[in-house]
Amino acid sequence: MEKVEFKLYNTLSRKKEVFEPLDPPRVTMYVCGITAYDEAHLGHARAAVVFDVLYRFLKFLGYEVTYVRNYTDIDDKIINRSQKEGTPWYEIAERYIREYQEEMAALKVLPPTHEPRATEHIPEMISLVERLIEAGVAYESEGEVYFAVEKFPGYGKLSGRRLSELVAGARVEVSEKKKNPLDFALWKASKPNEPAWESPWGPGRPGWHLECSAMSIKYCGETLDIHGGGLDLIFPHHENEIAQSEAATGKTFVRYFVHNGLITVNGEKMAKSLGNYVSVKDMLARYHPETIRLFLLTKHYRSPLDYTEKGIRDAEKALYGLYESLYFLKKVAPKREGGLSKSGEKLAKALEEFRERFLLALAEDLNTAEALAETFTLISEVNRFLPTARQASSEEAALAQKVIESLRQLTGDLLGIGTEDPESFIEKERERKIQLKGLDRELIERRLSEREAARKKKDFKTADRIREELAAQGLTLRDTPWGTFWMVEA
RNA sequence: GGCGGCGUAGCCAAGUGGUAAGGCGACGGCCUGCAAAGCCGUGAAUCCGGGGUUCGAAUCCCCGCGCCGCCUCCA
Repeated sequence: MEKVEFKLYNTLSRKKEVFEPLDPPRVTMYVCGITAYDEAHLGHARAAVVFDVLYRFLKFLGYEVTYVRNYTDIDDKIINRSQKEGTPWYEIAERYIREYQEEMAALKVLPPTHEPRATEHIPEMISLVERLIEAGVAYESEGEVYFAVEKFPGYGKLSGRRLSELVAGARVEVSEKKKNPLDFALWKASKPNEPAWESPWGPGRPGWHLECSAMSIKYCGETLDIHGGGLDLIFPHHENEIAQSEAATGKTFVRYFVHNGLITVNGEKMAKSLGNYVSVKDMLARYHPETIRLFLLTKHYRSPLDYTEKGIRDAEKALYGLYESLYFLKKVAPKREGGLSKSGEKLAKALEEFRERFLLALAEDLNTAEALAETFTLISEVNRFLPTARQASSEEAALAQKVIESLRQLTGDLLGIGTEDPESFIEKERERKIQLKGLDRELIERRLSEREAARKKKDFKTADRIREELAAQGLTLRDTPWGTFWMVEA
């Protein structure tokens, strides 16, 4: 493809910038993953899906992407849970990492190139701490090591904070061991009965911020092209990562910081602590993965996204519409030789525009909402074309194939939406809804064929009665030239 | 209090200087045995309010109002 100028919003500059990797065609991207202490919720899914789209788009643009997403497998919350459950910390972490991986796979999130865990990189972290102590920006205090925030001049550059203001309004925990309340732990001494690793400062475990610096440097090098995560990580997590990494290497740590907006519920942030979250597991049980992706991607990634049942159902209907058009488009077969009809010509033109606009939308700071809008614009043109396509010419049938191919390549491969075979998608969704509603598949099929027989005999009274009966169970029927099409509504 | 963001039709949501994409819904029509879906049409005198800049602003600037996030672990 021709060169597309990709613009990405950089939190460091608070502007959209043209994306140019340090060492093309290589791109390094590190995204903060989860702390494995509990089930994932929709907010985690949003982050994963957003960066999944970024990953897919970068690859589409021809870059060779090293994509790292870490797991925090040791921290206070994991230890708490472990003590509460009487389960070893590593089993807790293992359980939730595996769950997360399964759920993300179900959501069609591509696996990153590396998924490192904190506890597998203790030596790297220890040597990073040593470097920081040597550099004079970290100090030991009673078996713990802290980063001295005032020793790093750039502190606050990402989050737009000034040290003086932070100190003034500091509500951070006051520890006797810290020289400055804002200093943060690089290495924590462990209490008795807590997991511990040997270190030059005694038994302990790494601080949270440290792992990302150590692992990103290991897998991506000392300067990352892209570092991502949720908006809520800007301060202090990413700020601290910059301080640690740049103080140690003397190099720019990250060239583009990318942050996704949070999910809200009734306008409030979705969070474990607020108890207002909906788990990914729950969502996957009720909705098709692509419904969830569509819901997540209809809003620009940097804006807050309010979770509502209606929002999800709207997404589901839109997705069904997409697949139904695909379903009929796939049935277009050449019935005669010849060129394009008028509606064929319009579709051909719409297809060209679609390809161009879709890519421009993604190139403009990953505007997935607009990319989806372009998809649905094309779908409308497909629907206008479909009635005349029943007697399709050879050229029209070829065009139908090209449309399918483009949708697969763009909406499918880049957004992860519309990737399934329409027939099996529809079948799977019928089955899912039947299960959810506890309906009787066999009975439905029988009633459908009884209705078909009645219609053949022009016994419309019986046919309509059956339709009403099925409608009462949530089924909508549609009589088409290819037979009766039915769906269970949300 | 500091830093950042948001406010666009009934709902959701793009658009960030040239006269309002798309989804869901509503209404009328076509199609249909009737429906459904689809298509066609209707629907924001106008983008929270008020000033300003400009030939021209939803888009830029200023002042308000309202909502949210971060400042503590958090995607």
